[in-house]
Amino acid sequence: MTNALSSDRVRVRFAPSPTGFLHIGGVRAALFNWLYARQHQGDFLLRIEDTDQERSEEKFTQDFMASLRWLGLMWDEEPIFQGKRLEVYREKAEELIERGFAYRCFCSEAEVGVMREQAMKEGKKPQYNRRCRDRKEASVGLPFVIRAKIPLEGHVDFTDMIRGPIRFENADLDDFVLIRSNGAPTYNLSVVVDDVETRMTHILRGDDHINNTPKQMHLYQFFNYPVPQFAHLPMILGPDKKKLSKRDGAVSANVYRAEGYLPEALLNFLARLGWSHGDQEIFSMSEMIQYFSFNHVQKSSAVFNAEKLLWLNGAHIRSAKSERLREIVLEDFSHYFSSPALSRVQTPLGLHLVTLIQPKVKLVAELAQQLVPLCTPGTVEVDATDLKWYKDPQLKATLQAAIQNVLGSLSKKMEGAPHVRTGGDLVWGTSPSLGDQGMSSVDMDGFFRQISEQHGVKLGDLMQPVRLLLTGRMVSAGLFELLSLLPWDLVQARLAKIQTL
RNA sequence: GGUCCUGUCGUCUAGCGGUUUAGGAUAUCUGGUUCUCAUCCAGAAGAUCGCGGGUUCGAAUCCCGCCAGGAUCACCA
Repeated sequence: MTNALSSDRVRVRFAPSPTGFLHIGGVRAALFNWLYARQHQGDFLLRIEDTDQERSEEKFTQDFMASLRWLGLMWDEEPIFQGKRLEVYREKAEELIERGFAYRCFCSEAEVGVMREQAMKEGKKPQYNRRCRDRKEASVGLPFVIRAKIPLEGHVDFTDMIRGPIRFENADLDDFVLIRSNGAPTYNLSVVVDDVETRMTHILRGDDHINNTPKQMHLYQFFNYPVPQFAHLPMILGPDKKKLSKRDGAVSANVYRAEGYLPEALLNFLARLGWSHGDQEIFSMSEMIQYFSFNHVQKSSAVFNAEKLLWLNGAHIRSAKSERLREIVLEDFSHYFSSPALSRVQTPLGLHLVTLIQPKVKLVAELAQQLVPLCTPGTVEVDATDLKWYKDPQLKATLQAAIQNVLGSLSKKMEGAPHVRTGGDLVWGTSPSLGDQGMSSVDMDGFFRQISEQHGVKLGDLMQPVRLLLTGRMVSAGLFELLSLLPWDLVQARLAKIQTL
């Protein structure tokens, strides 16, 4: 079977069924389709397979679109909703009857069930016995389904772009239902009708559809449409090597967004899950488009490795533009901040803080968490129980003296600096900082080394309480940078709390 | 049960008959750098290439058989 479409412009689609949120497996199917389309300057379509009115929900369709948009996997034409095309499928099925490729079957569901059991008893595969296949008389008024008239002999062959040649015997195929007794189409019919109408050239989907392929190939031929190329992607497994499920934690794309994963990191990870380009691990979107090839897609299913995704996300965060990270914080993590803190994030100083935190985190959520105390007005809650000197009164006294010393020395540096205040609060970004007074982070480094030497304590022992006082946390961006950059009023107020510890 | 698919370190993978004492990544463990964390650097451990035959001077790579796992067999998609 040659493919007359191979010289045409590439057209592919992602066709989820809105019965749940967009999950990881769906994202990968969408990604591979999208990559293939972009690589060949083709078209990527979105089709919502909502023919099952019982289980389909509008909110899931909305979720698909929002997730795809977030991931940057945009579709090139208006989405197609199968639910709105029910009449088309019925007409196509009628056409197939007229042309001898389908027939009405008046057997009830119960009867067919009996046939299956019968076949099973005889050791055959459960199958409809084709009782109505050659029926001449029409049974007016009785409910019926429309079945495909699959050839009794012969076989269908196709070459999967990932798996190579595959053959199915027609004798193993059932005369499957095209139109249900309620007039609704089944999956195999609606898929093919739409793929024909939208002139798909390649079908890239999960390998759970391999067994549907021969059925659909017959339908393409019934409709006189050249059979597209197929590529069946391996499944993604959970850590238990079973199909990824809710039990494995985050399976839907929007959960990853909420946790602070970057779309390009998630996509990079999903692309590498089953596909490779030599030893390269980190890919930009344009590299993925450029290098993607079905020759290097794995045939076997892959276990979802959350640790590697986290590592990859850290790598992508490190190389991301800080402006963009800040926008993500503002858009997805604004609920972490009070409203004055939020407005501080939006200042140039806020952006500068992002650049300091950025290289140290693996999730945007962490970035936001570290940003909160730095942008929040006033002092922060301090819990000293984790500090080394918490149970060492002597060390504590030494460090308190050292920090007092720090405070005194730094105050002197700030003498003469202008004080800009509005309503009692400092003006973020214009209130003077030690940096403004010429004390760079390098100077700060030297200063603290001198202090620690002077008081006979290790630099680390001195800095950790400073960190806690300034940020309320045991982990933060570099202190020398922060101390030089943050408004002196804020630094002073927070370090002064040393006496209360 | 029938049909179809798959099988390389824990995990993701490279490998397409010889440069392989099977390479990289992640995770783990050592050590170093560092104000914390993250990064970075050096190193360790980890795979009888599912098993058994065969072809060949030579096989993870080709052929056959077996085993194991999965998908699917609906008026669900």
